[in-house]
Amino acid sequence: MPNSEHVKLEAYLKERGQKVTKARKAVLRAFMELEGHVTADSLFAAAKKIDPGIGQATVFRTVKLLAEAGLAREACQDEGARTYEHAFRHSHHDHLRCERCGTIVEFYDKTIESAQEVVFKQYGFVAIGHKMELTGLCADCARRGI
Amino acid sequence: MPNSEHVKLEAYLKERGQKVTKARKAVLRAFMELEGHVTADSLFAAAKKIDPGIGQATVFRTVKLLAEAGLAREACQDEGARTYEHAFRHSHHDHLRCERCGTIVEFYDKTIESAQEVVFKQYGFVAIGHKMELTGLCADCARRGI
DNA sequence: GTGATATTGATAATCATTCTCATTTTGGAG
DNA sequence: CTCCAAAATGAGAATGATTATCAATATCAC
Ligand SMILES: [Zn+2]
Ligand SMILES: [Zn+2]
Ligand SMILES: [Zn+2]
Ligand SMILES: [Zn+2]
Repeated sequence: MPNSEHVKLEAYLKERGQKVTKARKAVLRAFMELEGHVTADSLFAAAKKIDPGIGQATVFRTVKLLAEAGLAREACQDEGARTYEHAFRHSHHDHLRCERCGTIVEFYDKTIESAQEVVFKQYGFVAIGHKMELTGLCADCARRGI
Repeated sequence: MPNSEHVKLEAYLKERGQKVTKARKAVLRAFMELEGHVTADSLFAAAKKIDPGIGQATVFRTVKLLAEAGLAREACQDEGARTYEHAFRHSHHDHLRCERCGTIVEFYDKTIESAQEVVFKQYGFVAIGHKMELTGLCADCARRGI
């Protein structure tokens, strides 16, 4: 039962003369089953449940491949391990992070997005993308005091 | 000739019962002499010219201290080594980075800054700060083609 | 099926940063 | 100024995420 993510990955691979392998299919399946912001490590754990023999290096390689194929996207991140999130049918957004409890809220702000376009133009840049993370204290943590 | 940066650092240290040391003074001096976005490594090199015996760990510790004291600030960074920039008398701004040549342009956009405040309020967050980096191709790189 | 080629998984290597700890500095009290 | 507890230092080891290496294996166009 090939779903559209697998179709998209296979199309991407074929187009570049790359191979559709057991490991890649397992990583994609694991990735699609996870939600939110996923580290290579949690993806490794999930992928091992599907294909116990899979190697860590392969997971690192494959999640990067998923990003190139437009199925995953790096989530803005300050410290520690890199995180990825679904990019297919999960449109662009930015993040609001609570410094106390780590809660992450996704948001999309039209005003900011269009102001960014203006900045690109102002400096003669051709836009590729952006990363923005707002940090603060969520309502709960603020109420509980610092 | 104590300048205001040294005064500020010493005040910060005294207030917290910490000591004003040769190494800390050397790192601050080196930092003030450098411009733009500084890595711990380049700061280490610069500090060694002032105090040849200084250790790398001390530079890492001290630049972090400078950030706490409000003299340095982390510059938004995707890969590789963390970078710091002057925070004292160098007001807040965000960055525009060319993916081809690495050029970094600093900018400040009032519209974005105030829209961020609105987002914080919308989600009930108490604002602490933000990191934003726009990536694209600078005029030169865009002209030369990809 | 065959073979050229891409991929894999185990392992070692990298590299920025942090930790450890014995030794040295600092700064306030006397 | 001297003494000393506390803080800081520097050398080197440790960490932890990510990459590189490479012999063995899997894939796929023919
Ligand atoms: Zn919170
Ligand atoms: Zn997200
Ligand atoms: Zn450029
Ligand atoms: Zn800057």
